[in-house]
Amino acid sequence: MIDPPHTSAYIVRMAAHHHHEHAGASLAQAAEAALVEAGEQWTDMRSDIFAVLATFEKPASAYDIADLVSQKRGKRVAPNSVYRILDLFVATNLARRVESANAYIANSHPGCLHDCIFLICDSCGTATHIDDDALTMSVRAAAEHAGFAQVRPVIEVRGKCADCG
Amino acid sequence: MIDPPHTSAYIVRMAAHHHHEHAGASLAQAAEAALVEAGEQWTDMRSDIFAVLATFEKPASAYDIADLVSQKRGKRVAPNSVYRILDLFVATNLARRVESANAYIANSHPGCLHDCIFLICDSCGTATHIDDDALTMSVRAAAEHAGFAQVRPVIEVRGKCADCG
DNA sequence: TTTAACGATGTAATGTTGTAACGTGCATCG
DNA sequence: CGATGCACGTTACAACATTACATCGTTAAA
Repeated sequence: MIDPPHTSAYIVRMAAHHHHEHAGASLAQAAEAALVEAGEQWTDMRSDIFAVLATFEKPASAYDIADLVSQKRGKRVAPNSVYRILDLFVATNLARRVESANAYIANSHPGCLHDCIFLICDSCGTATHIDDDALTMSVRAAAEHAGFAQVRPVIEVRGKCADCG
Repeated sequence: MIDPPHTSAYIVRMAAHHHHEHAGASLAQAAEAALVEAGEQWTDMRSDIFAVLATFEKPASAYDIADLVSQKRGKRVAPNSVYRILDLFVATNLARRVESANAYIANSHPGCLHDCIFLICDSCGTATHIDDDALTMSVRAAAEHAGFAQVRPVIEVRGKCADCG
């Protein structure tokens, strides 16, 4: 049922599955909407943290974010506070944690809930993501087959990106 | 080409692909052989660290290992030294790093080089692994399709294991 | 047989990532 | 008003990881 990634069926299926890829103000608005939708508040602090997170194209550590938000506000924001909000973002799908980098990345299509595959370049650190539901569903299925429940797949690929090749 | 995990074709393929799953002394021997094969030395320190690592059925942190090896030797072994050797083990495929746990696990079939899928229980912490080359190859292929080279897939699944269900 | 080189490990210090515990301010609602 | 709940602040600490340099033993060249 799953086509190898080099086949035309694969390409077609991938193309068929496209989201709104937000950026900038549009992304912030989408994030706000998603958070409110989840019954949470869109506060100044959360807005600032999301804004900073969204400026990164590499996964950002909580400390990176804390520093930049501190600058932006002219007042120290403790990592602690950043973690709290990042956890909220992850729980509400506004952001993802990149486990292999101990860092976070904004979800460019909040509100659209599904597993992501992250590609992280070992040279330049930039992360891109692939959506391939068939593949992620296979991973889920394999885990469930092994008796696991409430599964949360972590699928990341480290390597050299095209630019750094 | 890839069968969903619940089909008989899947089961057959998985069964067809079985390795020597070592344990205990047999595993230590296999590890030693693999390390020597890689042109590295099998020292007392490495032997002790591997032995300790192999006793865990949950991923073990470098500090966990440092503590136990320190006990075993009656002399403090610094985390530093443990990290050095764990890095070597990972490089030579004697052990794997579990990214989502910041911890390490012994490879139960060293010498057999391929991608693993780890299942880690959020409740009890135990980790099992699945070998599904078709799935991991698909992930690799997807990354390469996106222009990545020298790819190293990180495929882990967090969830509740059958015992903790 | 010195001595240079190398690999493995030791030691100390430090940097990075993550959590726990508790306090404060502020809005809402009875 | 006072009670409740939530967001955020503050401090301290725990856990994970790296860097720089020292020591020790074996091997290889002089």
